[in-house]
Amino acid sequence: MSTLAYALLTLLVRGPRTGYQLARLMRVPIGYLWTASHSQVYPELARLQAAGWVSATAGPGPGPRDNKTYAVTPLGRRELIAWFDAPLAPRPNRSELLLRVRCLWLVDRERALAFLRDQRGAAADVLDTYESERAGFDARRVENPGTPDFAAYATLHYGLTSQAAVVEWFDWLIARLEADHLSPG
Amino acid sequence: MSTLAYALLTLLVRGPRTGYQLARLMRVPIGYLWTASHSQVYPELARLQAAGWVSATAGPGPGPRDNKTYAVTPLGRRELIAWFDAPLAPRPNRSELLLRVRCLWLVDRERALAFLRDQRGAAADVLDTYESERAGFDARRVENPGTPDFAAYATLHYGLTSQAAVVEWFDWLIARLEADHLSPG
DNA sequence: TAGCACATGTAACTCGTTACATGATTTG
DNA sequence: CAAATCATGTAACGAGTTACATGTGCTA
Repeated sequence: MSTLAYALLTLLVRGPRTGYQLARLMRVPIGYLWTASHSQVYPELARLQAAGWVSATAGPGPGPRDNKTYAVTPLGRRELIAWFDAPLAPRPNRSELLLRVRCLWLVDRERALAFLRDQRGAAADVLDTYESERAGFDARRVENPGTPDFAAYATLHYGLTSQAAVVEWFDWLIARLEADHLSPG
Repeated sequence: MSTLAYALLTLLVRGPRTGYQLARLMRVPIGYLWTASHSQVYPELARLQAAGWVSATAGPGPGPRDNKTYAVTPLGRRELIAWFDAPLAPRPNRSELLLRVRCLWLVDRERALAFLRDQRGAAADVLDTYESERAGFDARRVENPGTPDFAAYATLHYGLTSQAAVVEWFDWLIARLEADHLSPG
């Protein structure tokens, strides 16, 4: 099964959802970890149903088609738990930002600094949104590591830690370029 | 043009290379930032040549086909520099690891800890390879921010900073799970 | 009345991986 | 003599994005 299948199961294991709800949840909050558009979600749900990992019940919807509510089957739940600690293949890193940084030497210092300050600001904005999201977590709800709330909090904590490191790196790089301006006499 | 095209130009702008050399460089060292297999590289070089961004000279090769040496044209160089600070579209995050962490609550504590300690070790190993690569950089060669060596060093520094944050996050999470074992009486 | 949220699907396309294909030279 | 490296390509497939397609009910 594809990673998308497991992403959908992580949502469904907390309770039945319609395809539309799952597609929306794949943007927020799962979008921070794994994204998928509705055009990917609907066929994947059909595959999961064919494999017997989820069941679906159809009812009249507002539009021309029925709406379908999906629920994880016992088999689907077992497969999700088996996936948790199955061997994890490393994904190749892809950062267009770092690729551009490798071209720093081709442009003059002011232009490089303008770009880096801009990107630093964007990275700091992302960090701010993570921090305001952390404020939304009730401290008591994330006390117990055996809860879904704690698991969600742990991924947010990852975002906070790594994004803070990115901002820190921008500051290091910008400071290096600024220092270059003063000293090379 | 695709990001791959610019990845190839960042390599070619430092001097002419054959398709084979470029395919190898796309694994190491560019593989840390952007990967591509040779089956992607050869067609992309043909596209770049058709667009007039690179030129190619063919010579007899060891195998059944000629080998071709590519070089950036003045147009290609201008396009690469224009790309440097063009608007940068954010790429969606995809982390199967974090997706799995969201399922922490479905497995028992010991199983979760075993998985996390294993992944923590893998992350620490990556950090170690980055650190030994930093040791390979001559301090004087990366003094001047206007050099290709400094640009490469800056991307390595990114890897070090962010990977250290990841290891730190693992330690936080593992400590939280271990504390859960002692206190909830 | 225009746009958005609800609700579900298909089609065309791009990007990337894996496998297929050929063949010389060097190294263990 | 087997395997890796050099050297260049094509084909098939899977994953993901964007656009196409349809139609209701609510809100500004």
